[in-house]
Amino acid sequence: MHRYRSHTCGELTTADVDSEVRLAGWLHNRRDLGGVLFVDLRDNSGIVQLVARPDSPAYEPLGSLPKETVIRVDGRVLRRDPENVNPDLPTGEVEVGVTELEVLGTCDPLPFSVFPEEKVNEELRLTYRFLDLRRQRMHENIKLRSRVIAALREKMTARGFLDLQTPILSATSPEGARDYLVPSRNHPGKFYALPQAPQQFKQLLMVSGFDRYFQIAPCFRDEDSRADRSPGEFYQLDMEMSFAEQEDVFGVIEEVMTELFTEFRPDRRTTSPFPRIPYADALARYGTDKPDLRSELELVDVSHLFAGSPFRAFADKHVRALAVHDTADQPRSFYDQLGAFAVEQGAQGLAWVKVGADGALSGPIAKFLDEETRQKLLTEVQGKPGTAIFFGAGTVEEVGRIMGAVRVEAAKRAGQFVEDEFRFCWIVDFPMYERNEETGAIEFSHNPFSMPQGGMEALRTKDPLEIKAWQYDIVCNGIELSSGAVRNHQPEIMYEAFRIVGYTKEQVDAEFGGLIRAFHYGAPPHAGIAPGVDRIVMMLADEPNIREVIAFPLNQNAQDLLMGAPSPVDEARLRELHLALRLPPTKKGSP
RNA sequence: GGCCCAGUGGCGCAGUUGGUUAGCGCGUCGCCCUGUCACGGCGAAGGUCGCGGGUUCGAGUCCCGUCUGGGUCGCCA
Repeated sequence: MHRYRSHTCGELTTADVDSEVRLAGWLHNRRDLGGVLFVDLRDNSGIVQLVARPDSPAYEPLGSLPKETVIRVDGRVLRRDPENVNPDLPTGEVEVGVTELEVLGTCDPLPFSVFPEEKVNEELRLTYRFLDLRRQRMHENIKLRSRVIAALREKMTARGFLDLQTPILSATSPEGARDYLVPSRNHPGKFYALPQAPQQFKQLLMVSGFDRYFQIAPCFRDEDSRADRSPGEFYQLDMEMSFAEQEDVFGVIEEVMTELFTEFRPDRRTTSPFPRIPYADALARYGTDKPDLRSELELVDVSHLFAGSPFRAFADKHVRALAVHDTADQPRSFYDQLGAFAVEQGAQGLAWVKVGADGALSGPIAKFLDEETRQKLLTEVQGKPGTAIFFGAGTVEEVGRIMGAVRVEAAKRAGQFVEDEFRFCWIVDFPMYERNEETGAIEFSHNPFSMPQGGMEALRTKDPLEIKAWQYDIVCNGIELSSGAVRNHQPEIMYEAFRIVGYTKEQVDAEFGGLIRAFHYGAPPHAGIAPGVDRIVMMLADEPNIREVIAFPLNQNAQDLLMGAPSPVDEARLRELHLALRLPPTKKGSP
């Protein structure tokens, strides 16, 4: 017999009754009835009930070992009497009568319970992540992640994409997020950078003729965290295809994502085909470039109605209206709570009117609206009896952000939010450039390697801020799942695109020398995208936080509480790397 | 860097207007229990209320500062 086990815990069935088995696993739970002792034994495959009576040599030790001790047991598989079957357990029709016990791994008192899974402070969970990952919910999340990644690899390979690796130690790039830097021992004063994405490498692979590439690629960005944004590192299904336009990328990815979400969540409807929403429309109708389409409410720009209004809070401001129909039976608290929500988002307040059964407007700001304005307003927001109309006023950006959040919250509070669907969309036609509000300078709004719509002619003749890029995002339920583009593979157009943001030809050659050089030697047109794997798993697992689908995530301050990273290093190693520390003044009260 | 929330036995939480001995559930320990599966019953131990300062006759509670964690704005081509 095998040293540790003949079977896994979860695989025993009535077919195994009367066989002698050897099992190994964790002591999950114990029920000592005094005279008969039940123990749940757990391994990666599941749970099986062990039973011991005083005549078994295992009875005494099994009754006193702490939970989460790792044990090996020998015993006979017994069929449970019908009234003792546990229908909630796959192995519930059998149990194992234990004849021998061996402790393989002792267990100290636990900092928190593995079972039952009570709520635990996240700092403690991360410090003892190995225990946290034993808990069923986390264990299933990580197993799901494995299956999702396997499915993605299979789907991409089936479509002719090659799974290729790209470097982790690479060069820093001037655009984008902050890089993680790695000092070079051999080259004093120089640094590698961890890739923010394999962007340039995958384009180089296209130039090398690999035609279709994908990779479950680690990406490193030194930026602050959010619930859906892991600090430090995350994974993308990075892909790129040659001789391809936007439609070709959409064709592949829409299929892959629809199949994936349908396979892993057959209980939820996944919308397909994905609607396509131009970036400018998304901002106008939803206040954001990542709209949550589970709320079907839309914003309407009504600034012109208040252009010369005596209502000073609205006059000559950007004003956006949100009409919520069928709110006749909403209590006053509906308006007050939504107002409180808007204030939490940074609004001064949330003005509103409602349309009564007789079509008359009432509410705090009704008195500021003359008859003509009222009629225009109702027409523009399609108001009818029972419609509540909320208003936000201020700058375009501020109103968009706040009313965009109110749009989703209002649907939830009005019972008009569809919880159980995956509503995807493409956001298309992103602007190529934008103006930096602080410096006034023209900058790339997204990826500097994107092809401008209209090509060279657009770059030479149009106002840069009017030029759109072949740049697109996938958004699902308000979460940005991917970003991609048709790439600019022509050096002359590349130089021109960079010239507009103030780069000389020499600077482009210096900063992006590898890629530019490649483009001088026969580059195929190509396009790609990179869906975020962690976010996909997070949605499939129905988790509100990305750390719940990452085995060993960093915390909000980008620390690993289990391994103790980042950590100081001693002087000798600093010297070897030609580094001297320049520390900020010590904060008062810190060690 | 800004703002919001939280920090009370090992874990999760309660603690009123500032007032006697800081409660509850889980866990732990002891005893009992022969069909449980979140087993059950009886009993016990376990707390400088994150830290520092202040107000007060009196602070878990109020004020100031600070640390830690989470959320969010900025940031994330």
